Order: sequence, then C-alpha cells, then structure tokens
Amino acid sequence: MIAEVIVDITNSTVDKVFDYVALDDTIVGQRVMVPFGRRNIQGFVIALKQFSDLTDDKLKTILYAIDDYPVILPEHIELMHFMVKKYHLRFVDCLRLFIPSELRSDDVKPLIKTYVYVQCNTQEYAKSVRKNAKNIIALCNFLVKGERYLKSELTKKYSQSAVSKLIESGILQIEQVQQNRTPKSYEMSEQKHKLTPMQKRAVDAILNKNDTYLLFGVTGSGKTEVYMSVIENIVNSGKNAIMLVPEISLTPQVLAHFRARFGNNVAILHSGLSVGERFDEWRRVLLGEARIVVGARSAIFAPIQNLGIIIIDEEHETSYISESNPRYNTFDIAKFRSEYNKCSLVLASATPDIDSYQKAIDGEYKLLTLPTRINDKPMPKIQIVDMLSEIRNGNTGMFSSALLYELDKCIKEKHQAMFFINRRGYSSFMRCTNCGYIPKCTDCDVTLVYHKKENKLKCHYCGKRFKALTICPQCKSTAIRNGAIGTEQVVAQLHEMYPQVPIYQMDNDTTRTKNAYQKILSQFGKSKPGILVGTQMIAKGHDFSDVTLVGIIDADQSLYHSDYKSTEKTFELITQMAGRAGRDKAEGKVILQTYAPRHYAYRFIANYDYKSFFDKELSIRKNTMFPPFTTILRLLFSSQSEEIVREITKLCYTNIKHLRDIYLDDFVYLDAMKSPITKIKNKIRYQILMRIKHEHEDEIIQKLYEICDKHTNAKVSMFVEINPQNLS
DNA sequence: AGCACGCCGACT
DNA sequence: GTCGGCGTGCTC
Repeated sequence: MIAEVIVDITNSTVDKVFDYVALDDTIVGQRVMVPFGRRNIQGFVIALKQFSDLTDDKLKTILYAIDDYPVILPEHIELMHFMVKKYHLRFVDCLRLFIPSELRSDDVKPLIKTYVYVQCNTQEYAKSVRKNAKNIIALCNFLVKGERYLKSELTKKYSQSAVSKLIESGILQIEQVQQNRTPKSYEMSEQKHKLTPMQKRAVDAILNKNDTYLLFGVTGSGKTEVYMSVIENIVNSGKNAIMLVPEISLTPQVLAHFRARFGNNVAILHSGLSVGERFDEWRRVLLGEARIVVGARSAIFAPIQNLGIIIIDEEHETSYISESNPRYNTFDIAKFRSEYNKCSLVLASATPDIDSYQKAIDGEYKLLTLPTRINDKPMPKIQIVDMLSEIRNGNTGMFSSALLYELDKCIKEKHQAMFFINRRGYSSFMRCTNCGYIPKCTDCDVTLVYHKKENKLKCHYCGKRFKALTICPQCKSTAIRNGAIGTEQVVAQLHEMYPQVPIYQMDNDTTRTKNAYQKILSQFGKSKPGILVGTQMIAKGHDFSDVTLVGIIDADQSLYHSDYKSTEKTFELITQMAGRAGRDKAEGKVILQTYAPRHYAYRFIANYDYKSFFDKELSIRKNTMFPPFTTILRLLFSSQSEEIVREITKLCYTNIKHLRDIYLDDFVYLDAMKSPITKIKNKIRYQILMRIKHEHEDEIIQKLYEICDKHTNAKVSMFVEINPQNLS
C-alpha cells in the first residue's frame, strides 16, 4: 500500500502530498515518522492507495507510527480539503488545528499518580523502629489498614525518606494510576427549570428537523436553558454535541452549569487550560468518553464523532472569525460539520449579525425568536444625554449631570454601577499640539498608544515600547497632549469623587494575568456599593444582580471607527451593556453619553428595536454595496524587500484586472495599495482590496487563488482574507 | 523548515 | 592557494 503523507513543516514549498510505502498497519489519520530529504520528519497519513504515480526508486517507506491510534478523523481529512480550497490554506496548518499542540511537541505525558496502600498492621512496625524515627512512627500511626493514599501527600507530610522506608520494608504497596487532568469548575447542584412555552417551541423546532437555525432571543430570555434542553435530548438519543461560546464568557460558572447537568460527559476546550488539561480533555473526546464539548472558537474542531447538534452562542461575536495564521470562519466549519453529520446548527444572539439576520429573512436560516425576558422584567430604561448641551450649560467634565445624579443615588442606595469606555489604556495616543506630530512605531508604522502606569508608549501590533514624549522630535515644542478618555482617567476621577467606594478597572492591561479577570469580577460582585470601569470585556460575562446603573461614557468612540461595521458593533455593544443593569429586583438605568444624540443607532438602541435598526442598516449597506450585499476580499502581500512586494502585487493586480473584465458585473470595487500598516516586523505590506457580489463569488475566489499561486514566489508571503474584521 | 550544492571575497 | 559567505534548489 501507498500512504499519502503531509509532512509537519509549515512552508508552502513542501505543503503537498508526498507518497510513501505504507506499513502493514498504517491507518488513515495516523501520525507517522518518515524519511524526508536527509532527515526524519513527522507526518500525517491523509489517504491510502494502491499505486503511486512515482517510480519505485523514488519512493521511501514510512519508518514507524507515532501513535497507535489515528489522531485525525476521516471527517477532519475532508474538512481539511474543504478549508484548503475555501481559504487557500496549507494542509499542515489545518491539520495542526485539529490536534492539541502539546501532542505534536511531544512534551505532554499522561499524568500518572502514584498511590500507596497498606496491607498489614503498621502499629506493629512502628514499635520495631528506633524511638527517634519520629516521621516513621507518626506515619505508621496515621495509616489505616486497607486504605489507599496519594504518595505525594504522604511524602509532603512525613518526609520522603519515611515513605520510601515503609515501601522498602513492604509495609506500603505501590500502585500507579493514569489520571485525566480535568479542568476545575465550581460544584453546583443541578438547576433544571421548566421550559416556558416559548422555549419549548424553540427546542421542539430544533429537534424536529435538521436545519440551520437563528435563535434571536433578548438578553435574559433563557437561551441557555434552550441549549441545555436540546443537548440533553440529543445525548439521550445517542448522539453528541458541540456548544461554542466566546472565549470571554467561558467562565467557571458556565462550566459549572454544564457539569451539574451533564457530569463527566462534558469536555471543556479553551485557551485557559494547562497543556495537560487540554490534552486530556481532547483525548476524552477522541475516545468517546466525553460526548459534549463546550469551548471557544477552536472547539469546533473537536474530534467528536456522531454529532447531533452544534450550537454557537453569541453568534455576532467577532471572535468566531480567526484573523491570523489559519484564517477561517467558524460558521463555515460548523456548516460543514453539520452537513457531514446531518445534524442541526443553531446560531444564537440577542443582537444577531446583520448578515445572519438577512439569511434568516431570506429563509437560508430558520428564525426562532424569544422576544421576552424569562421573568418578564422590562429592559432598563436608556437615557440619551447630549454632551454638547452639557458643555453649553457649563459642564466640561467627562460625566454629565444626569450621570452624576444617578451615580450618587446608586451609591447612596448601596447598589453597583458599571462604567463603560470603549478604549484601552489611559488615552489613545500622544500628539504635539504645535506641529501635529504623532509618535509611530518604527517597525510597524502604527500610532503608538500611551500607557500612563508605565509612562510608556506601546505598539499594539508588535509590543515594542518607547519612552513617553516630552519634547516633540519634529518641532522641539513641549506642548504634548494626550488624546481621548481612557479607563484609568475615569477611575482616577471616580476615586476622587468617592474615595470610600471600591472602584475596579477592567481592560486588557489589568487582566493580563491568568485569573485576574475572574478575580476582579468576583471582588466587584461583593462590593456594595461598588463601581466597575472597563472596556468591551465588561459587557459580557457575569450577571450582577445589584447593578442598577450603567454609564456609557463616550458612546461615539466606536461609532466613528473607519469600519463599515462600526454602527452595528456599537448597537451590539450598547445593547449588551444595557442588559447588565437591573437584572434583579431593583430597576436598572442606562445613561448613554454622546455628541451625536440624533444618530439612528442611538434612537433604535433606546427602544431596544433591533428590527428597525436592522432595516435601516441594511438599506445603508445596500446603497454602499457592503456586506451582506457583497463580500470584501483582501489579498495581503508582504516581504522584506519593498521592491519585490510592489512588483508582485502589481503583477497580481494586473491579472485581477483582466479577471474583472470577464466578471464586470460582479466587481463593485478593486484597487491595490500599501496596507494601512505598511510595515510589521520589518516586512513591507501591500494589499489588493476588492468587493464582489455573491453570484459568482466562489468561482472568482478560486480564480484569484490561481492568479496568486502563479505569480507569487518564495520571497513574498501572501494570504487572503474574506470579510476581514479590520483592515490594518 | 533544513540541508546540500555552488560560486565569489579576505585570510592562515 | 582555501575557508566560508549565504543565494538557490530539493525533499516522496
């Protein structure tokens, strides 16, 4: 037999199928060691066949199998081919996504725990040792016949030598057990709620017919209970489930809920796990020990067989789109897997992506709605405050009088408040007010971000740090100022106003360390009164029952981003933020501060009117020919040498222009230019941007790939982005 | 990715 | 004379 092997090297020139003579027991999906050039390399068997096109003298033989079981499922090999074709990816990059990285690096070993157990009377033995052997005597007194102990715990308490002495003397017997490292979660008793008629209808619909569903449910409408009920039914019918949530909302509480309901049937997959935990959870899924996978984006690749349902919670979240290395869209993968397994796919959100809602209207997805909150509590009232009129009335501070009034009331009543700022750091950038100079990164050509705590300027793309500006290098002026409002600034001012009230800051800087995020949330949860100031990350996650005030300090910041999705994102963010207030008995209030109070986004947000917002936004997209009416494509070329990138980009561009002449009606936009970030890690970046209509989309994309393959070379790296989230 | 082959500059 | 620079090419 001949095995088709993909070698485990990330390089375009070797990313192709290599034929090897298979061993007798070689299986598809197995990892094997193969001779490659003059060294040995790891590879993946992706197919077996009878004959090779190559002559025998060219063929080499597989050396040995690395694992005795296949690590890639047949479904995933098909998925790999699908991804390679759709996204112009490398085979290896896909395969690497399917297995935990620790498996490849080979530095993960099964966790072996050593237990010792006692077979005889230890008291007798204690008498036979020297009187001054205190540890041994104490240990003997502690041990009970027939019991089993963890060896490491005994050595910690009674010293290494005492334990080994007892083992040597045959008092203690050793037993080694392989153990799964299971991620910790809280203990929680099962809470099973009776489904409301609305929830029941949704559950029944999903179970009734295999289809793609968009579950549109307002915050607090009990979507989670729908997921649980659906999964329970699926598992009872003998099939398995994947449920995806955004990384940020993958809290221990969510896991606890699932553990309480489904016990060890649940495997958790996300980036916060230790290498050992991740490997063991992955293996439990592969071996069928865990039948429900709960995880972040990459959990869509979990090696689970016989899928009965895929659920994607908060489907509008951009984190479902991979923006680096293997670029993929989780929905495409989910769609592929649901079709392969002939099962339902559920996308759920309180603020669906415009594109998803459009698909639901077109009938491509079946729309299910949960229009009311489960406890029938009204959504908190949103008050729009015009900051320009505040200034006219003499208030030039960052808090409006309405917000100050509500905050005071909230603090006095010992409730909690959340302040939302849409930017990280103290202020975004430094600027010379004399000549307009703005410091940029020398490697990446992006504006540097000023961080007050360290008094440093940082590049958010490469992490390089620079001294804060005091004198303008261009005009020697000392008139340096900071830009917009940041979290730290708000915290500082709040602290001045309420020195006795605990104030917590949550943004990318204060949540660097592993558990900081959870810690801040739990501390805030206990502080009454208390104020939490933060960026987008406070908009999701926890339910705080005592939050009665939500302040949106500068709502416009995300509105005027140079991005066609900025209005949609603003709507999502503020709706979600508003949902944090008044979750329990006390009424909630939202103060939205803006310099554009009449903007349509705010008008619809204030009434929680998603449908009208959708209609308005869609008509704008139609006029401007942006998604969902077109697809944005970006081809990015980069190289050390500007001359070479320019030449290659130009060559591809010329060819694409010829392509456009054939598909004239499909191209809405086409241009080539320097990338907005012209340099990253000393590589010059050029791009070709286009927007194309859907009709011949797949065809055109394949032709684009062909053009690029033909004209790029080893000196330039090229990748393709479909509907990129940002164009930097 | 790695590793060999191959063709031009400054050194024991 | 040769040691070594890294450009180019190949790996079933």
